[in-house]
Amino acid sequence: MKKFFKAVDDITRREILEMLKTKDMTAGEISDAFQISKPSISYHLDLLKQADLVISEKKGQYVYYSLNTSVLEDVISWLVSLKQAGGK
Amino acid sequence: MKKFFKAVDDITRREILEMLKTKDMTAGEISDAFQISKPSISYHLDLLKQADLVISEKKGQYVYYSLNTSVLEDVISWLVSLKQAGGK
DNA sequence: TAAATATTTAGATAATTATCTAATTATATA
DNA sequence: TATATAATTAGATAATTATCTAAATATTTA
Repeated sequence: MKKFFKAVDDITRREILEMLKTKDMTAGEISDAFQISKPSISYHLDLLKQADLVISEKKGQYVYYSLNTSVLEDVISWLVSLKQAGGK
Repeated sequence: MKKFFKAVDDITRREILEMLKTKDMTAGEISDAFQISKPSISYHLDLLKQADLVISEKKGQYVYYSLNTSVLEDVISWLVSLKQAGGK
């Protein structure tokens, strides 16, 4: 979960996740939504990938990014367990 | 949620939260569980407090820290909404 | 095949963060 | 009241991070 927490501790990366909620997008489309440079977005996408929060698939010259939600189970469980501890 | 994500993006702070799951503890007791200095723990406790994840209460010369789980609602909701988007 | 487009990699840098020691503040006790 | 204990604040520093520009790689198209 280490990498998950790092990945979501950044507003740009959280916004990328939000965008991917609606549809899969190419690196370029994602980049267009931000003011920061393409290499910076590439860097953010890499961190999201390392955290298994996104999957990338190359189609021709484009790279499509999509949400991977399987990691969320563990994190949600951890948070719920914290919450329940509070209500003891 | 900004401060929440920052707060939990650190192993020491996540461990502090884990410890507080079982019982309320003084700053000193928390500090004793780690190898790092008391001022560093104080710094981590402050970040947890800023994120509203802990509450502190002074009793005599001791400061007791306890878990505050109310913030978790929003975070869990956000994660669940991400998860559901994935299943579309 | 040459040029254009999409993306990532490399290398540099400013800002942020986690840590330390020393000093300070607040409380309790001899 | 002086000393000990608990905790935080101040100031410094090394490590990490997010960003940039320039260059490289891969693919498509003229």
